[in-house]
Amino acid sequence: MIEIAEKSNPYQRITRATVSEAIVNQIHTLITKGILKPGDRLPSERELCKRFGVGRTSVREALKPMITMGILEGRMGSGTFVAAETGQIHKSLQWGLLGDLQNTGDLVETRQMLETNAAYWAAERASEENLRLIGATVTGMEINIENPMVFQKFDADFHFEIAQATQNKLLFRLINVIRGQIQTWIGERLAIDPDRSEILARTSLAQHKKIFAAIEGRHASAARAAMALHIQTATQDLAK
Amino acid sequence: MIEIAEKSNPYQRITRATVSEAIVNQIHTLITKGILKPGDRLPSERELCKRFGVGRTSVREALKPMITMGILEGRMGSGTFVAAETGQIHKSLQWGLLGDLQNTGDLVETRQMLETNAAYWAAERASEENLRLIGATVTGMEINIENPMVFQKFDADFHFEIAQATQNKLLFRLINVIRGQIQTWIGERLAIDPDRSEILARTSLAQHKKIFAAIEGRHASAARAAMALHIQTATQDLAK
DNA sequence: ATAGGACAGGTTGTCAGACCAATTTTAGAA
DNA sequence: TTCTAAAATTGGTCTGACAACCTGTCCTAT
Repeated sequence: MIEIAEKSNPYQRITRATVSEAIVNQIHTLITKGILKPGDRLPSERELCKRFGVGRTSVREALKPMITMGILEGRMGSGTFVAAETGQIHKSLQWGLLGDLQNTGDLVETRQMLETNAAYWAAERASEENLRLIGATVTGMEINIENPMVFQKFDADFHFEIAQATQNKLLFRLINVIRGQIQTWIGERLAIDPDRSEILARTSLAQHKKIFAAIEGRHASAARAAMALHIQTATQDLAK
Repeated sequence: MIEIAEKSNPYQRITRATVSEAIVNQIHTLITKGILKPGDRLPSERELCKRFGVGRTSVREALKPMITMGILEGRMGSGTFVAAETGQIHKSLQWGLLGDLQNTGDLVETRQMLETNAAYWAAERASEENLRLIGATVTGMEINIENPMVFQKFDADFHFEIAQATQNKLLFRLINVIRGQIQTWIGERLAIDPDRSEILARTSLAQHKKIFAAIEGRHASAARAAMALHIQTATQDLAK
């Protein structure tokens, strides 16, 4: 709809790049090119003022957005640092996706699609190391089957490792963001009825084993089917 | 991996909410609650200072991130406005997803998955209005088959309307973001060989018709298959 | 010798005031 | 009434100042 409007009015509002935007670009480039690595400390604001030849306001207005988006991390009294990659995606995507979006149905549905296909690609492309890590989480679940908290932790890791095994960074990020958003919901449901959680854990474990076996055996379609079944039953159980 | 580190070190960094963050929360809440609607103009910065009882710096450092994320839109000399919903998602997601990510393969692959499933759900859930809009884009393509620019525009709208017909806001957003990212790449490829583009357009149109027919007939699986085929051939043709 | 505290220097967070640049509004002239 | 130019308004930037906070150093007491 917007695009149609653009067609009838192809004239874009002209805006000269502001000073702060220019600074954002520079810093962002430094990060993507690897000159600034996660954990690195940026020069102090005053120092940046001198180097860029601008006022402190502009420097701060450049850093501030990158901080709220999770690209940088401001620590009062100590400096500004490049954030770990994990947090980066999470925050900025939360703003964009979670934003409003109170409909958990959309979340669950989308997650199901993403993870299902992730299992497929993981079966096709997982490295030996990937398989080992996935297997470790299954073992972890088996050992801690009577400890819901730890079990859930390995459960999360299981899906995490599968997403990584797809070798698709974008898919990996999407899954983690959405899963993170769903996690709180899962926690609430589990807390309601801790007795049932062990029963759920047993069926869950069996399904996880099936998925892992399919991935390990490189049976992509089987992995996809197993994952689809797993997520479907899991969400149904929780919904009750 | 990070999460394991957290388990062995459960101490979280403690950070008091800053003034600007508090302001961000308030404004963001006003927007999600619909008190501030897209296009609305915020009080001037000086006015906000008085109302919040804070300095202008804090107000600006609250507005600035929301502007760069596309939630607000600052127009010099006239005021700060709530941005149209379209732009919101795009910008903040671009920061999170596009961020680094130079691998177009991941983009194409993920897009294929998203759009394929979108066709499935669109067939199941499209309203009469959705069907009408999708049909209109097909007609548009047919009429402008000899005009590559316009054809491509209707092509994009076709996928746009299908995404909307899924009634899944999250999926809709994801598709649009990724598609927008891919669009430039498509444009480049088309520009290389304009003669071939009409041939491609004919096969493309045929496939679009097939997809639309499947959706209109509520044949979800058929729609999914047709869309998968379409995207596969389309990307293959472009890759040449 | 080591643990703990006081201190100094540096850093981010916030405030206030001023000026610039773009836009809108208003008042005056035709 | 219409057009034009000045004035008021608003976001963008600069400067200087102070508060809150972190880090390392040195110093003291145990």
